[in-house]
Amino acid sequence: MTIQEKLHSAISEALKNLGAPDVSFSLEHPKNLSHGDFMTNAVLKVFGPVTHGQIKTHFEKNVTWTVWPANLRERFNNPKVLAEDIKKFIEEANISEIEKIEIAGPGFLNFKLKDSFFAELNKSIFVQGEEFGKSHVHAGKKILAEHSSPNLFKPFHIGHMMNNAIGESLVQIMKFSGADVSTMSFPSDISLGVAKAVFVLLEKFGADFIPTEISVLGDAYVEGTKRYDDDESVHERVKEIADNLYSEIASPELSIFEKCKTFNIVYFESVTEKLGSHFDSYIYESEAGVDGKKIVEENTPNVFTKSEGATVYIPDESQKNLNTLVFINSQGNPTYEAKDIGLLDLKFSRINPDLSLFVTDHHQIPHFDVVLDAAGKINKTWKEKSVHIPHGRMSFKGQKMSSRLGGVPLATEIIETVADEAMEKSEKNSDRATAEMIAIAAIKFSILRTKPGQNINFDPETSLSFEGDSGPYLQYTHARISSLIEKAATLGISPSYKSSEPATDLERVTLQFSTVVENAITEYAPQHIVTYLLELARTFNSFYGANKIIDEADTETSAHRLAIASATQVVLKNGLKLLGIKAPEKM
RNA sequence: GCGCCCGUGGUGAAAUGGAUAUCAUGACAGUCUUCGGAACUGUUGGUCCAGGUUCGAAUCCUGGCGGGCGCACCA
Repeated sequence: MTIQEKLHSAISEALKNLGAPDVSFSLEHPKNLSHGDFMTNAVLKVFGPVTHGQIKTHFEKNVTWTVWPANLRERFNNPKVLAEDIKKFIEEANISEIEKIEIAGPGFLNFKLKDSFFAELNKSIFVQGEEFGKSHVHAGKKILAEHSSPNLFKPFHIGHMMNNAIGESLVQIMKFSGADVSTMSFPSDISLGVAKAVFVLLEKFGADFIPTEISVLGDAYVEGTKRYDDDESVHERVKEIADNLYSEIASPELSIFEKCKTFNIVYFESVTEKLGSHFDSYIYESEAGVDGKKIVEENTPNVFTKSEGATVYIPDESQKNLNTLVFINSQGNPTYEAKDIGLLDLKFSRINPDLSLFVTDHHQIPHFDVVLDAAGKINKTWKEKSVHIPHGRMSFKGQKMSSRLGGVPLATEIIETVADEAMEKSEKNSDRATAEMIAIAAIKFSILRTKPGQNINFDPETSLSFEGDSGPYLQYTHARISSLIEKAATLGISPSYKSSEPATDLERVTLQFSTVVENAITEYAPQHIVTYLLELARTFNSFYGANKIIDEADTETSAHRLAIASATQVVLKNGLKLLGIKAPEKM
């Protein structure tokens, strides 16, 4: 039983024994360490519904009042009295880890744990190592996570980078939930836009075109869009290309298309690998389109409706926030909506996850609200097990990014630019690989520190910092501890926790890691990990500043402090992994 | 018009309905004959407005004000 579970059940028992109404209460770490290691609002949760000797019962919207037994009135009318009673009850339960219980503020109960508990915690951090902080929230479940879905003719740009940072972090967080996690990407392979690009490539280079640079494809995409808009005479040919691609009819365009598709997947994997992602499988938009169209047709007219030659979904009138959307257009082609229905079907038939996460731009919220509403009518589990994680947009120096318009910073360019700065900053003459690792940390950090859904104005001059709250700061702290360990080793000092020492703030912070991980899991919230790691690093650096950790003159104290520092490093490393950020030994 | 999202120190962000709103940056003042200064310590300054619900509101509800976005065959 964990200490959390022990405290929680002790509080429950106390409430039950005192005759309190059944309420749900929180057990959390106080923001301020001086308040203790845990706090509960149980007293106030009871006091809330009990006022002036009466119990207020919220049933639906009617509030009913019941007279509380007279002999208990005093207890429940005064939070301090109730708090005293609960405190006494828990003290009598003699939970060995508790040092003291205090009543504070309007009626909070604060728990402080004994030093001996932290000696045990230190030991268990080393025993568990990479597993420390792991949760069981989704133990035994299968989770599918789809993110970083590229358009195969557009280079991986800063927007994809944002999607990837959030998606990859969620993948790592879900892996820490005890679930079996499978990753997937959903590349856009065929579309009218792609046909426009193929048109340009065919015209410029002919059927023998061999792709060697992603920029050539990206330029063709941009140029194709422009040509199509400016010159109506090419429309017919572009549509013919699109048809040949969709139907896989042997032609010069199909040959070019297939070469480009293969080239792009290799490119995509090289970029995402650099960013630390791996994809177990792909579902292409073209296959989802075929499948989705079939399903929509099978469910017309019971779910979908024919309207003006198209097949549309009309949501119930009560749901005013949902729009009517076209699923199959009047030419008989599946739209993005039908493709997403097909995607759902393929995901659940191939992987059959208990939970299916997908990460997209938040502009697609209205789209997915409708798609999931329709999907729920075809197959309830599709809707129930799907969770949409929307993220904001990144603007670059104030300008909104759209790769269709060109001039968009590419992921690789940004990494290079930031890595250059990291090289300059480095004192230890980092190699290029380390500089890139730091650059990626800085970029990912700036994305993950905010709630997904918020827009980020990305300006390398100001948003990318190597100091203060930043990815490199966390990495630096990790590397700093590595140096300490190395120094200790040369002096023959190995970590050894001295039980007689009072627990430090730093150790009290490491205790909080598992709670933070659980919150991050249940809320799909990488920013909780970021906030926590900053606090951990800051607390460590204060500790470092205030104490000489490795001191030849006092090997016993050194060994003790080394044990604390090493445990901190384990937590820091595990936390960084949850963000998809690497923890360097040197930088 | 209908609907969705957002509004926190000068700037960028955090905060399952909880205590004195957290952190960075900026500015100012310090620490160090460095265990890696990408560090540490201190000062400064903030919840858009008005009501409401609650023991308790940045958070929930109503109405304003301000910003972003979507509303049929693009993705």
